[in-house]
Amino acid sequence: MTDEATGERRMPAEERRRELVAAAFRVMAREGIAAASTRAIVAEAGMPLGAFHYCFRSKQELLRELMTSSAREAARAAVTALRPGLDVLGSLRDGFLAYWQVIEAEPAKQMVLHELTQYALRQPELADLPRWEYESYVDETVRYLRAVGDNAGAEWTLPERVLARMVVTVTDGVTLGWLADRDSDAALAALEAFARQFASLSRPRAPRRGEGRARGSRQAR
Amino acid sequence: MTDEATGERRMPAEERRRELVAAAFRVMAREGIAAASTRAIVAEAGMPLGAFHYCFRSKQELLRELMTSSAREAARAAVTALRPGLDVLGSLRDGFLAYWQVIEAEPAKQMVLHELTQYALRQPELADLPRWEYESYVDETVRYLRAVGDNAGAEWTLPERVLARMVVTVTDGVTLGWLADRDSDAALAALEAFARQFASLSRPRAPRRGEGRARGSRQAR
DNA sequence: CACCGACTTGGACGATTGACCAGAACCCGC
DNA sequence: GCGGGTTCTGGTCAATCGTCCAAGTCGGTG
Repeated sequence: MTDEATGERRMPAEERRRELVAAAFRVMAREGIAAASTRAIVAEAGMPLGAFHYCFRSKQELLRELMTSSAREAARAAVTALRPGLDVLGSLRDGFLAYWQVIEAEPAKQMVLHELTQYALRQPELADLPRWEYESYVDETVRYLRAVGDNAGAEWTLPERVLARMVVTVTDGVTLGWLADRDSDAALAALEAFARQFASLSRPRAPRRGEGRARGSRQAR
Repeated sequence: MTDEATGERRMPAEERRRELVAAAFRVMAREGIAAASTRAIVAEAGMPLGAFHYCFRSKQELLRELMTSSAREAARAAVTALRPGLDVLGSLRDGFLAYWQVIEAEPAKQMVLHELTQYALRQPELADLPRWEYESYVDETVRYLRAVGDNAGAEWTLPERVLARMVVTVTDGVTLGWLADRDSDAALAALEAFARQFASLSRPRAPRRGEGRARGSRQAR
């Protein structure tokens, strides 16, 4: 029904590629990765069957493009802006909550990301993607944690990368669990507890030379 | 090649069912859930094609049986025996390490469990299984945490079920991350850090009436 | 207007899939 | 040795899949 009947007849192959990728993602979100046949994808995009292999050498070529673009977008969508002056616990709470709202609002998108990762792990030609995807999540989290520390005048008592991986571990794990049982209360309770735990891995930043006492930051309980 | 050429000709349908389930799991572990066609499964089991629908009404019937049995076995395999007198941190370390060894030794099994869960989430007739599976993992973890507390004379500062869900969250998350990038050092570092974090959520058990001072337990750093 | 390269299109092919079935083979109690 | 019920078997079917292709359409340049 979403058959995107934009009467657009002629368009450059590059744009058609983007539309097919978007249509593929919609089909997968609605019916799962297994249902995303070339025919289902072109139907969703409102294109004739032939359009597919005019734009892509193979279905795997589309899959690869879909995975990179959707992972990139997921990493971007999951982070939120920091509220200035908030302490570590408050910022972590904000961050987890923002992440959580994204997940709960569109669980189908998360399912697709997991399905794509699983699929890629089984395909030798795509096996490099999950590693890159996971690394990009950790990178993004490192940036976020650094910002949280700066924002609160605090520093972390564990190496940033170890901590970031732990945070990604928690978000992945909470998501997976919620997808299984849809228990939002339990998921939120876990996130709150983890936020406290992670906050306990920070301490007030050691004063640098030539710098006065650090300004205190608003404190959350 | 594992075609299980036990010359066994005639056998009761019930036993054949079990063998088909086992064969299906092997195929999935080796080549992924998508490759587990009825033909591939019977070939792995060394049976003729007709045997499949003689034992199972449909492929989904096998999938359901496969999922329940493998989840049951996974829950059993992941827990280890407690070393008596060990403190909370030590026991948690033991537990995580034992879990980790299972994962690292047979990643393919873990991948199949994830793929099965994903698949079930997409099939209305199987959608109840992930909830049950997850609950059984949490149950098992509750039992383990209780034993850890008893063993160390400690109690938890969070409701057992919340804590258990957090532990499952961590193990799931660590597994997922490691399947993506196969970085064993990072996974172990994260597990160690989480063990310390969880240990900090316990405290010496409050003395009950009519009981002397709690005996100290050997302490791990 | 003619021409060429880029774009469009639906049909067709060979492979694979889950499911079904008719009948052969077998075991056991009589 | 004679039924009768269980077990066994390979062929077959319709559906669906990814891919390819030949012929058609269009826009812009010389």
